[in-house]
Amino acid sequence: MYGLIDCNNFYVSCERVFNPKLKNQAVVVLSNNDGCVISRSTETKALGIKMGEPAFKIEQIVKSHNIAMLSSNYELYGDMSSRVMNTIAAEAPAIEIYSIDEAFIELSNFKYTNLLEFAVNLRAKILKWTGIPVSVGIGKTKTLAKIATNVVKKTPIECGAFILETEEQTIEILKKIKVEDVWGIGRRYSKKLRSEFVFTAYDFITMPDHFVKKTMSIVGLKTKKELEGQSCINLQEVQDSKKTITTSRSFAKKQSDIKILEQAVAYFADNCGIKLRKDNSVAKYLTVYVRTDHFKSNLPQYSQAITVNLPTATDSSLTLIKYALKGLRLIYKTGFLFKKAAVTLSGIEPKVAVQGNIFDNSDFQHADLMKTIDAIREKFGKEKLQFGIQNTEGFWKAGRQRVSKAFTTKWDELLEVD
DNA sequence: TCTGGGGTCCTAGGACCC
DNA sequence: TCTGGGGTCCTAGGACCC
Repeated sequence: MYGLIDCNNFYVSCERVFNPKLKNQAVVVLSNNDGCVISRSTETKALGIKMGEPAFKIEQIVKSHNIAMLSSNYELYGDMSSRVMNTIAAEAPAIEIYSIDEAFIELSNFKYTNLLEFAVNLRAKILKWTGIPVSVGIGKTKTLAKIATNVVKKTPIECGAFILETEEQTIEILKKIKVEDVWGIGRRYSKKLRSEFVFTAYDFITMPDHFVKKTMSIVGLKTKKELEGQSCINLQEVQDSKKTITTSRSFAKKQSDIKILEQAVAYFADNCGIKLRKDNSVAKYLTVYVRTDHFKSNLPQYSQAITVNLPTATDSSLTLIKYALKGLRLIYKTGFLFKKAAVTLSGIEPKVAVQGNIFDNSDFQHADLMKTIDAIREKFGKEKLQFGIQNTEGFWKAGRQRVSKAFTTKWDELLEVD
C-alpha cells in the first residue's frame, strides 16, 4: 500500500501559522510579480476564485469580501516544507518527497497495523509539530493514493484520512471521480477522452488497453493499470540530480534596453550557478531565452532562444554569466518591448566527473572564489554581494508588495519595526 | 496598468551507422 | 523488372506534474 500526504492549501496554511488573524479570513497567495493566484484558502475557493487567475481580475471580489492577498514567500514555504517532510520521515520507513507540499510513503511494512489509525495519528502529529493541516490518502498504488486524497479534499471527512481498500469500494469511488481529476490525465487528454464518452475514472479503466496506449502512450496505460490496482510507478526515495536548472522571471515593466536585459540575464545565470553548486553539479550547455508580452497582441512580438556550448562543463557563475551575455547579444533585437527572460542550464553532470578542456582551464581557478561568494551570501544575504554587471536596484525585478516575513529563517527580520 | 516559475517523460521523424 | 534489414542518437513538440 502507498500513502500520500498532501498539505492543505499549503502556501496559505504556511501564512496562517504565523499570522493567526488570517485563520478565519479568506486568503490568497499570489505568484511572483503579484501576478496570479497560486494558493487559495477554502473560503476563497468557495467564492469561485480560480487557480491561476490574474490578480487584477479579482480586485473587486477581494475588496467586497475582505480577502487577504499576499505575495509568495518561498523562503518560508521551503522551510515549512522541510519541517513537514521531516515529521513524516520520522514515522514512515520509506518516503518520496514528491513536491513542496506532497510526499508519498510506502506502507508494506505496516501489514499488522491499523492503517487508518496510523494516518490519523500522523496527520495529528504534523498539525501539532508544524501547524500545517494535511490530507492523507492510502491505496494500492500511488495513483489510487492520489484518488484517496482527492476524496478527503472533496468530501467532508472529519479525520482527514481515507483508505481505498476493497475492489468494490474502489470501483464505487472511481465512478465518482472525473477523468480530468486523475493524476496523469491533464486537460488535453481529458478533452480527447470526453469525446470518446469517457467521463469518469471508472469509464477510463473500461477502455481497451490498446486504445489507451495508442492515444496516450505508455504513460496513459500505466495510469490505467495503477487505477486497476497494479502498481507501475515506484516510490522514488532518492531524488535524481536535476537534468535542467532554470531561472526565469517576468519583468515588472517591459524593457527594450539591452543593458537592462543584460542585468537580468546575468542575475539569472548567477542564480542558476548557485543552484548548480548546491547540487554539486556542472553544466555543459546554457540556453538564453527572451520574449515580448504575448498578452499584448497589438505590440510587435518576438521570442527567441539560443543554446551555447560551454567550453568546459562548469559551475562557475563568472563563466555562466559570460556565456549568457554572449547568447543574449546574439538574439537581442531592437524595436521590441521584452517582458520575460530566462536562463536554462542542461547537460548537467556530477562535478567529480568533469572532463577537462585541454585549451581552457580557467574554471578551476574560480572554485575558491565561488566557495567564498556562496559563503558570504549564505551569511549576509544573496543581495549583499553581486557581480558588477548585476544592478543592485534590479529595476526589471517584479514587485512583491504584500510579502510576509521570513519567520523561520531570518530572525533579524522579525525584530524590524513595521 | 496589471496575466508565475520550475520541472519530467515519451514519441516520431530525421540523420546516421553497418 | 528488380531496390534489405537492423540498429542508434538527437531533437522538437506535446503531454503531464506541482
